[in-house]
Amino acid sequence: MSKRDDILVATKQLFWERGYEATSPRDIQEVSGAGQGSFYHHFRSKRDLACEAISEVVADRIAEFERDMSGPGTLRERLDRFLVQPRESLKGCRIGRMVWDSAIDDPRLREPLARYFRHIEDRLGAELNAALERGELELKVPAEQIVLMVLSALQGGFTISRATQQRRVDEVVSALGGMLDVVMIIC
Amino acid sequence: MSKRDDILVATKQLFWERGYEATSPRDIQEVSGAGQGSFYHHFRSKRDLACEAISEVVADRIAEFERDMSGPGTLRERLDRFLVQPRESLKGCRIGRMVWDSAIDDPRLREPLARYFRHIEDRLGAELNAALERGELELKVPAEQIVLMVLSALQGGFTISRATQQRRVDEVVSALGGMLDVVMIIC
DNA sequence: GTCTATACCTTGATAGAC
DNA sequence: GTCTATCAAGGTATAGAC
Repeated sequence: MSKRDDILVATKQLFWERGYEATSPRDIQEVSGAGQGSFYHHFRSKRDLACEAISEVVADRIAEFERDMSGPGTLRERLDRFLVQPRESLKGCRIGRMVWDSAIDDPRLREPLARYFRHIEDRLGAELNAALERGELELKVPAEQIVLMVLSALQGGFTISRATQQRRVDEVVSALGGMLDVVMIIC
Repeated sequence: MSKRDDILVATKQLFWERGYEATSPRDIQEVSGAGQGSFYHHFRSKRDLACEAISEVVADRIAEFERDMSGPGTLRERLDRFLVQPRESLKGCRIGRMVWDSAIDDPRLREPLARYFRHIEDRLGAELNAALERGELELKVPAEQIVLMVLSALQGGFTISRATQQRRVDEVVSALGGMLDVVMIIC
């Protein structure tokens, strides 16, 4: 693996742990084992590196979501594969983690995050509507509202977990499951 | 109003807009109109000032919640007063806004935030259980799950709003309302 | 209590040798 | 491609006059 990759790996790790602002080029150099020279040879600036690192994380997370959703099983089973998974909830969602970083004002850094949320929302919404049309399920609330609740509850769960230093995301997923049992009836 | 108050007001405003890390003592001095001297005369350090400012914001928000919840009306109506209000959703929740700031590792800054979430959760849970016992409503999922969904969906709504730069919190509140209509039946 | 001047450290980035 | 040395700017805090 090249130094360039080492730098990207270290950046993604540190961004997950501390976010953009709290991660300095020197931190990245220490964790990756690369020096100043390598750092600025491969990346014009910290911002440029961040841009690439964030895009990679988003691509990874979208791929993982697609893997969960495109496997076998009913829609509910596939959704549960995405929802019920071991999460390091105190570190936060790798994507949502960075939303409140002030550097996110830069559209280059913000756009990948927006793309992530749009993707999950669009994709899950389409799955729900397709299942509805196939007569596989019945909904007591609009599909778009269900999708938005899933996304926002998950993200909020991470926020509450970090604030209280307790793994509340698992409870949020349970609560979400309980709600879905009521508003989403499998035919 | 004393310089001390001016500094606190400016700090609360800047923390809402930018969070702790991205706000420097100099920023606070400029916005408040106080100089270095006043700043370090009234507060030992930025951290100490933050501690006081955050505690004040939390106290304000808890008081506002209590005002909404202790007024007239059914439980649902009182909850809706808290949920359905004009929100500057792109700036974020004044409390949740700061959760991902790296300085929040310091328990002195984190504890007030945790207290806020615990308060809303305990208080809303108690209201639901009391109404249940009085036979005023019937729930299709446990009260604790409803409370956790309300809190987490709201917080997540702010995160998604900021990431996409769209006021999605209002939609989240609608979705939350739709869910509550299904799982929480007023007798 | 408030001001100005100053000190010290970290950050983000460049220069130039190898 | 990688290293070390260096730099300007800004963040946080102290000193001392008024």
